[in-house]
Amino acid sequence: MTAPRDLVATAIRDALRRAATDRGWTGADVAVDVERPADPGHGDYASTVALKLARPLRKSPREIAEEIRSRVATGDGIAAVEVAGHGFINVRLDTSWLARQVDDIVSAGTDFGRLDALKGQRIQVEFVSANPTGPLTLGNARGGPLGDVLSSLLAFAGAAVTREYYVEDGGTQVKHFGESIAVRYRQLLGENVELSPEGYPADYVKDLAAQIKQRDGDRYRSLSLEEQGKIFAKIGIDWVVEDAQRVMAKLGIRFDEWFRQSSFIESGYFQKTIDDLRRMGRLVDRDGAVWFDAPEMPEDKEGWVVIRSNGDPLYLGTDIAYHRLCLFERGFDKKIDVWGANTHYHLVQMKVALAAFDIDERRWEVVLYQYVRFLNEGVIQRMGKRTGQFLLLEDVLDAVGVDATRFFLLQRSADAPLDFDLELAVQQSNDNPVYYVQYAHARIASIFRTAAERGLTVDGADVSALTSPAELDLVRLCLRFPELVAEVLEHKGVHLFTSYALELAGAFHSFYRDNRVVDEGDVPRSKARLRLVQAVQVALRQTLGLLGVSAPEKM
RNA sequence: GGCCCCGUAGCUCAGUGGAUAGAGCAGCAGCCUUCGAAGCUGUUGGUCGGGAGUCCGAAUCUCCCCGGGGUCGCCA
Repeated sequence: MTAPRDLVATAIRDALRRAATDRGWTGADVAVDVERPADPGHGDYASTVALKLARPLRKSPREIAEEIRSRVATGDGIAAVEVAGHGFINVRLDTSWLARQVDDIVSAGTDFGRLDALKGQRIQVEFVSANPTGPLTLGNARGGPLGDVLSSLLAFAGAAVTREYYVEDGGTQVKHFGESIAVRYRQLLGENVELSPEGYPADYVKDLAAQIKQRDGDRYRSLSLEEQGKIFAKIGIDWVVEDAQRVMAKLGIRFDEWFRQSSFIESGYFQKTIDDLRRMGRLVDRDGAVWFDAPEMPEDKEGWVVIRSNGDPLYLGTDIAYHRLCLFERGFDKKIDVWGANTHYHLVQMKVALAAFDIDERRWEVVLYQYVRFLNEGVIQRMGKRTGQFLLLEDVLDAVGVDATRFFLLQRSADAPLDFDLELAVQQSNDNPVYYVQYAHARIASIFRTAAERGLTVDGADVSALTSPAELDLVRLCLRFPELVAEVLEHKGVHLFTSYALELAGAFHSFYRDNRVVDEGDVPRSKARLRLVQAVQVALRQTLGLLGVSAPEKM
């Protein structure tokens, strides 16, 4: 089906081209976009192209608009074109054409809004990727729905998407984690040892130590702390990853790949990347460490460490190798990372480093989201596994449910920080806007149940009976879904789907109040309206589907 | 101090170049013998942090300032 916006844009584009030829305009070769006017009195779509052409053509916008307007072909969906204001070209759609879209929406079904813009592209979306040193917190979780919905959207646009969780099972934090378990283990064996300042104080570390002691007893007693740490870190990471898989599934997210850092350390790919960088003259040795030389960043004249003086690879070093691996060896056309905003400087470093490998910058994108903070006894706090201050994702899921959690995390723009008050969330979970949307969907399902009880079906519906402003406005709103898909694909603001879902649900609830759908006294109208609400249900289902929120038949 | 994000109604936030700036919550006044009241209708509420600039047009872009958060480590 042709999207109305494209239909209108094409018609105006053609009219402009004809006007330019007829009048001998030069410099009129500009992009023609149409938008939805805020005021419905201004029609269904409006173009500001005449305003933009006023200066290059040295003519009044109204004059240009008039030349274009008189050449726009009406019929085929377009009912009327008029010039308004300073030179807006307002277009009104043909209402019978609009009504016919209802049939197209319903028959499109799960394909409604689908695109093939990204067909043939292999895209990896990497998200969450929390340090594997503890259970997932609500802070880690924010990237979950963001990355998941972005992945769904890209797939909806035709891409072959891989959802990837990067498990950083090496490095300093993992070492601290393992040794923290070892300290707790030793304490259980009666030794008088204390956690180091870098250690992890949280209870799950004690639980892990207890599990190890219960299973293996004191067989690690004679090992050094470092040796114990190595063994326990492995056990700990396996436990954390398994737990993360379980909780992510609970959040409705299924990753295609849990990709371990150790895999490319062991394969030698990390070393190969270091060797190549050295050959390219991008590395210098200083103080026993290996530094990436970044003359592009004069304020960081020392460069950045990629291998520590103790020989351990550092975050930046492994991440360079990891990204190179994804973009050059693993066959992804594009990698999109969903990262917390605290990594923004890492992003700057990575851009410089990957440029050294001539990676086309369009092949790598980062979506940064602001941090989640939480309210603890009325005080706002940052979450951190190392501080032992956090709110577990699983606790939130158990308290407020998966749909409400997802919707809550998706409602705000990634650029906006998010404060979370668990007590308030539990108390208000019934007020969560997600139920408003789901209720609209369930209500429509209920209408169909009622219709069936009264012997009415949608079969043979003639949508030309849909002529009232209320009915047509509902169609217009449904038709906005495909436009929104295209917009979000361009700007990545997946939170806009929640706004749209709320708006569509609200429009339906109002319609429902004022317009009886099932009316045995007027079967043709009932059938047409059943078809209409079916289209609304399709649009709602498509939106909720992208958001990963269920669309219940009953609540 | 450098860099990133934010500042919009009492509160939480949408809107990022178009015409008269929106929603939810909170407040106030109403609506269930009629397809689900987890709903609906009406109403109160704004120097879009401040200033300058660009533009036919700025909440939106640029610059300066103010306020809040983040980050600048041989942590990730």
